[in-house]
Amino acid sequence: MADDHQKMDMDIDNKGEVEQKAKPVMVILVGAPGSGKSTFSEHVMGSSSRPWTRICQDTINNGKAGTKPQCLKSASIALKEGKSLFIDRCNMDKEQRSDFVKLGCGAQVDVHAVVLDLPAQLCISRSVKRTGHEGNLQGGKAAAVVNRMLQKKELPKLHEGFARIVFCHNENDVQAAIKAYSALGPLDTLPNGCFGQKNPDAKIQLGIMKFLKKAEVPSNVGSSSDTAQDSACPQASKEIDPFCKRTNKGSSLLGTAGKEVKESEDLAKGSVGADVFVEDIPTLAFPSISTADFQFNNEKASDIIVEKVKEFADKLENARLVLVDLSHGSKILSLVRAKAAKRNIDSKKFFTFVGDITQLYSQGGLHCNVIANAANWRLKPGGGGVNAAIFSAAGPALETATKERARSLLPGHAVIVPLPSDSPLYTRERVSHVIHVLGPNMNPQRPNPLDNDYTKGCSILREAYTSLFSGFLSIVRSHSKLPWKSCENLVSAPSDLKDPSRGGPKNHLTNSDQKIKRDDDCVSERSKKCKGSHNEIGADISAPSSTRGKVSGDKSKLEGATSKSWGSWAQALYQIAMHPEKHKDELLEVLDDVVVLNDLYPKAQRHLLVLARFEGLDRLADVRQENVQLLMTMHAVGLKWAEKFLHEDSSMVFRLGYHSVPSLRQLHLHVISQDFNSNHLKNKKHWNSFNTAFFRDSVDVIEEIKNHGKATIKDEDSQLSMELRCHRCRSAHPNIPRLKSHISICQAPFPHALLKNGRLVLAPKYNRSNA
DNA sequence: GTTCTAGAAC
DNA sequence: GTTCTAGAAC
Repeated sequence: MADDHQKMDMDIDNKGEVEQKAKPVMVILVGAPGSGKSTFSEHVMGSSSRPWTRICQDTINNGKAGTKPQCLKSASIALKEGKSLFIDRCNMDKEQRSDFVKLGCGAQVDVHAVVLDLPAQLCISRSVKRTGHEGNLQGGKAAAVVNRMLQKKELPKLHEGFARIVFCHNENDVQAAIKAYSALGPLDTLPNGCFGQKNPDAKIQLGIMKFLKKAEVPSNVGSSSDTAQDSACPQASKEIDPFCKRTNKGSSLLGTAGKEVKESEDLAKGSVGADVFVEDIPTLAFPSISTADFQFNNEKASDIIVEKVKEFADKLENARLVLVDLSHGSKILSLVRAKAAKRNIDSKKFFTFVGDITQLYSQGGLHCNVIANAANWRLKPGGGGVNAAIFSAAGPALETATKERARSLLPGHAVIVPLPSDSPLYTRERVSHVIHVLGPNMNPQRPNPLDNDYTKGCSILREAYTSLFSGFLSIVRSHSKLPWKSCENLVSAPSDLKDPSRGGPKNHLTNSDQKIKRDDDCVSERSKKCKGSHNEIGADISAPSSTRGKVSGDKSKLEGATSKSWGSWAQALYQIAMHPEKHKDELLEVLDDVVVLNDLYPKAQRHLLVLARFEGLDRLADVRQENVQLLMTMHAVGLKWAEKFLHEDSSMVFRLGYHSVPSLRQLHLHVISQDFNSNHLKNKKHWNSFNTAFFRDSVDVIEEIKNHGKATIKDEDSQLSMELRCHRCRSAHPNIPRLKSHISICQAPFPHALLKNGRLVLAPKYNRSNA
């Protein structure tokens, strides 16, 4: 497997034969004496299948040290011969590198930098050994040389003209880079960008993805440029430049004060503090959803992947998506590759990669700050495939963090989990977030199979990718404009957003923006808050409105105008459903799928709520056919409690049902006694929400979902403002007090419609006498 | 969802 | 003057 990782599958978008031609690469090694530059090139050259030339200034003059012009001349000759090059000299500052970069750019080759940023002590001790055991004096000289070099150190940046920069800070990094370059066949290319840049505080580093001033970066780099994008001076690199740098603080044993001022000035252009470190390109690595264990058809899945990638490509700005599979022979990978090429998807925004999704950075040299997990509905480790691998690689930290976010997931939905800093995936692979996504299941051996219904399957798979990509975008966006200090809050705080439609201008950070970002952490919930859209059940509901593009742009505008978010006061039930353990005192019963509690403001003598414990099921409009089992469970549990109360008082009558448009988030079934004898029942809305068609009987909802896939939802404005009528004799009353005094004495039998189909729940003897 | 309260309805 | 509603704020 390790070998597989090394083969970079940048086989994106083949634009004809030009790309098939062997393309040399110039690797400018950057490092102090003793950092291992020569060893690096020797190792690669020893096992590479492409022709390499090493230009070493120490030996270029007939085995003796030569000059920079000599190196440039040799390099030029080698490039003309189609050789790939190692520029083996210290190249510690920009000026030293620039002529070589220029040479490479002129020759239309990819110019890479490999930075051997190893500890000064190590470089010094190697230098001393190399100069031949000449004692303290020589040792002292070597130390002085290394120290001087390190003082001059100016780390390379993409805007110098590098297509790719890899930083190595320890022997593992060096070995990984050697492997990557060794495996680079004549026709292969390595991903562009900055890799392995170090932060003095790892905890901070991985959480930050700074891509400031994104507004200035054209969202589609390729659209207006010529065809020279793959030259050694990629346009994208120039754009990324201001965001791919670091200060020198803490990067060597020696003070670099002068340097730091310069870097700070650079950083100031991006209006960010001088000690903020900047990561490379935000990247989402994702496995193909549902095609493995869930046996989703590869052809159909690849169509959907490409369709969704295409849809999101325009919104990605400087971020990118990578479809990952473990095997070179992957059917889905080759299908997607071919289809992506056909549809001219920008290879900078999307490509495929062969490797282990849990070791992309350490083994493949590909830094993906976000990885997607093909999760199971319980969000539990184990099973097999990607899910087992990711949970295993991430350690228990992921399981804990996931539990805090959600207990379960519905097909088509996704949930973002910020990875705790003690997870190996965070420290080793530099993954800051895992997005769990659940796709449709076509495998009859797994829970809730779709029985080969590909109409539904495709629709759910589309939703799954929409949820996934929207989630990734929300991470990128939330991390792109905020100081890193806010990021921790951003990813860990529970949803507490106000009205998304009040968000500030797109590129202007405001408080309300932050709240929206925060909410995006739970992708699957977002659009459920649009009260204006509750009849559109199967629609693309997961995309954050801010990221909806042309495909659904009109709809989003419509929704944007009428959408209403869940206020912070509306989150109580959601919090209980997600964290029942924190609300033990309030709960009557906790089961796997539901919890039961008393309504805090009961509108009758008995008034319970049966809460669904599913992420993404905010209200009745979210319920679909695959939730029938859940609805039946909720009904059964509600019924059990009603019967318990009937046992205590056989004169009671219960009704079980849902509000068409609930005020509180999280699907909840009301179990309410029909006396409506409560001081909390105070106004017309209270009454009508339980005594008009706004109240949807549980039995009817279940039938509708079974038969039509969705429940009827009655308009709240018309229903809740209806005249006040007695639920038994249907007499009208002018106001709530008068109505209440009437219902306290009305003994009329219940309307026939309510007595049918078990809508009312009565004690056996009452049932008989009224039937 | 509730609370608060201005002002309409009585 | 008191009761009740309905909209805003939370």
